[in-house]
Amino acid sequence: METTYNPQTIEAEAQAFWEENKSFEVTEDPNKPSYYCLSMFPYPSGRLHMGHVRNYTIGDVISRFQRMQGKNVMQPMGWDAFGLPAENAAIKNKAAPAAWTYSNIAYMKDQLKRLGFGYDWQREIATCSPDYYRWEQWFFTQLYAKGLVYKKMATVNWDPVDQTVLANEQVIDGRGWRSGAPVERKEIPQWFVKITDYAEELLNDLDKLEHWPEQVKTMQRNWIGRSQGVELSFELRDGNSLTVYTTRPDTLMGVSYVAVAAQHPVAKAAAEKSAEVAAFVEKCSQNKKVAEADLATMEKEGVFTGEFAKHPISGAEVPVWIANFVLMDYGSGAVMAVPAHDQRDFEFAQKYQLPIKQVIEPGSNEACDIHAAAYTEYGRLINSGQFDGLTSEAAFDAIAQTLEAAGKGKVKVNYRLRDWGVSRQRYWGAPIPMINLADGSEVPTPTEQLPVALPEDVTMDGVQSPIKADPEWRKTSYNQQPAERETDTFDTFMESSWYYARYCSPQDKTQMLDPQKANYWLPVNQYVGGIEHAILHLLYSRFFHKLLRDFGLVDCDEPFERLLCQGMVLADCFYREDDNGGKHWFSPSDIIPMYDENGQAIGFCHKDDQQPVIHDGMSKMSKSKNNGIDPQVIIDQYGADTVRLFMMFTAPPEQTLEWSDSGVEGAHKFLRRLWRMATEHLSKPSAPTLDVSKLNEQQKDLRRKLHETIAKVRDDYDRRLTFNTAVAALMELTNLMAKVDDDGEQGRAVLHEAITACVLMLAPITPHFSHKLWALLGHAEPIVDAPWPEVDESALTRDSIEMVVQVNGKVRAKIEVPIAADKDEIQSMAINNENVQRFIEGKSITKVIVVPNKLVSVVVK
RNA sequence: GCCGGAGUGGCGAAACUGGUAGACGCGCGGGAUUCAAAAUCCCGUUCUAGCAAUAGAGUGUCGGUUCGAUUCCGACCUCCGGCACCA
Repeated sequence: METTYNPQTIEAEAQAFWEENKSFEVTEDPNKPSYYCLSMFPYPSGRLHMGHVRNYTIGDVISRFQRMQGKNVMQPMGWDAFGLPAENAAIKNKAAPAAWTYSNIAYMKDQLKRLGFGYDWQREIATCSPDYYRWEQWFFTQLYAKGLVYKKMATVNWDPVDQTVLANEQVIDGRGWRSGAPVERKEIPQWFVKITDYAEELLNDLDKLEHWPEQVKTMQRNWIGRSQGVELSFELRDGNSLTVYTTRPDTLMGVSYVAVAAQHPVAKAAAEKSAEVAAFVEKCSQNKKVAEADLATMEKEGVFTGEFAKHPISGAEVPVWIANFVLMDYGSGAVMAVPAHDQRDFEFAQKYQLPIKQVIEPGSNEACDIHAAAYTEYGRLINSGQFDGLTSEAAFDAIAQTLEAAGKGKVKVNYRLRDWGVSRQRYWGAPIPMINLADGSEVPTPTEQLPVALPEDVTMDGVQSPIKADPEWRKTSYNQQPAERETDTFDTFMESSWYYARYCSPQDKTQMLDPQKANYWLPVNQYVGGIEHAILHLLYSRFFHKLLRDFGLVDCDEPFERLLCQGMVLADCFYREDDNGGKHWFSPSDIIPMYDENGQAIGFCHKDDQQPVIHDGMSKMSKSKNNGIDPQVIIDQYGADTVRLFMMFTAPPEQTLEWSDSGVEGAHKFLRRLWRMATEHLSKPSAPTLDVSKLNEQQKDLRRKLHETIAKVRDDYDRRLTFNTAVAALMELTNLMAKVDDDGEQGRAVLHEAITACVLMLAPITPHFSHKLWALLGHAEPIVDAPWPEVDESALTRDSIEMVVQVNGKVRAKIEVPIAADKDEIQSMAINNENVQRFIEGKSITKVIVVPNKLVSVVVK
């Protein structure tokens, strides 16, 4: 019998077994409940990182556990293969993005196999394959036909030197990352999908998602941002009018100016009359990022247009300003400003000496100094003429009615959510299937011409997309007339918004989805991925799913029934300062801790020169801090099971996980210990059938612990998804197993039962380890086909229970209470306890609270 | 700036519905085994006082509700995720 645990051998053996027996290939089986477990597919960046390992281990643990519960489990894997990094790598390596991507996929697929994940590789998808994106293109043409997509001008980051559009990520301190030129805002025509048509449903259906984390639902609700307000217009002197939307019509009588975006027609007209205004408009278009965070934190600036707008109720004229914080893409591009009751308007008014008129006063006696800060709460109206005395709520309706009657406004529901811009001016993406005609109009690419294939054998010059640079590729015809293909590609969120559905019929050559198969598997029962996707990816997928449903391709309303967002993987960062004050970062694998004479850690040094380095805490594994730990190195050293166990044990899945070498060592030690325990047990004479009546107290205790553990671990895997506490429970059980008297036959029988159950319960986390021990324990069927162990209720009984006694909220004693004792008996046992007496002596008992099976709380005075 | 989280021993964490704060693991200390080491096993380990029994303090900070608060409420501090073209 092999008594040392040798992960390299048993892992290769188990993986070969699964491959040969196609252990994870599944088909629709109407006789079994389906279970679709999905982990977010990776971008094929080159190598797996620890974040992937964590994500996929969680998904694999859930999949394997559900299979043990008798479910028909599908767990697919694929590649989110389009995107910016491939283009950057292509420029750097002078290779085609496609070739780079495919070689990364091959490498990473091998890594996934070496981690033992139970994927059905028959269903593998790469989004850069024409077999995949042709359906996305087809679907886009269908959306076009239904009026769900449209073209409009939208702002991008423009690099004036490279003559190219930059992603937000490529803009560093307002400059293009390659050229270093100040980035400009530029308006170009782009395609949009009408996600706002579904805003109400996307919002309401969040309530159906019972098994989604509350925080993710809250973030999505706020992102959609439904508000009820009033849309109203201010008339200009030239007869045109400015439309604004406000959620606070109750403050309307306090408007002291109106602000418009720099791109607004009113701003443009004013710029023609005034050099000062023109200069400001020009300034707004330069040196600007489009990210909302930058707009929100920048210095608020503005200029007076010289134009005035007529207040819709009072008729008074208020000045029209151009402000850099008003967005043209958002709403009407104009806002009304009430400095007394909006903090941003207040600051702007102070800066430019605009009037501040209070029209709301606090309902109570609350102090309110309108010249120190805006009062933004609801209250009672003042200085508002006919509306004086109304509450904010009543004034909302009264003012809305007045406006409506005058034809100057109406109540309107508004959403913060904006339509989804899907055009990208990049090469490595799915071409948008539109044809631009000579007359400036466009038509969708006819279905029989799909896919519009992206050429893969290209060279990247770092400036222009190869398909934009190639006049031949653009050339096409429509109705025998020469025409040009659209050269923009789709946002990669398009591909990741429906891949989960394509996994159900990945090779279908005739349709986007096979509705029968899709409806067997969908919705995804469990989706696992990073919290960073809480809004965009998950919202777009939910939207896409509703589109698929409305085209009759799927039946359900939501794509993901249950969601788990795992935390990031962090590692220590170490550096030394060089002569120029720059930081040189060292890989944690080259650093060793230093200890003082008492063994207390006092710092760290580099293993080569033994000189100290500075520890900069822990942060997300990244290239810039050189603190990535390569999973491959750890797998080679300890085996996949150890890495998987470490990841599951060290932190609950939603929390950040801090990498620790000694933690990995600890996980490995546990497996070695259990392996030795099992193999030593197997080297002894085989155990007889268990006879519960012959067990001693210690053996009964072990059985009780075992069956409690089976119930607890099942609950942890299933309901709670807290794998760390499941492992802790198994460790506790193992500690007790090590102590049990197994000299006699019944001792060996109890231990045999415990070892068998332990191997089963660990199987989702350490599948190779369990696969091998299961076979050694004498089972002919592989452990992947074994069911979850049953709880023996009779093993759970006990005679007495420990209860805590508190006096005035402090624990004063612990008492052993017979299981049959009633409330009065428990109470008198508690009060008569010697230590409890010390604290109640000479005082009177005012109250006694008995919480069954837990505690007795005595209150004295 | 806005939206959403998190903060508990020397460290990772546990405490699931308001009921024993620190399970489990790491580290550390002591011991056993060994010619020696590695590996392994046993005991101890929140802080303070005490030989001990036990007592006092303690879950980012300040305050509140409660017989009882890591858990609920209010204010604040620090760190992290997202902010629509990174994926």
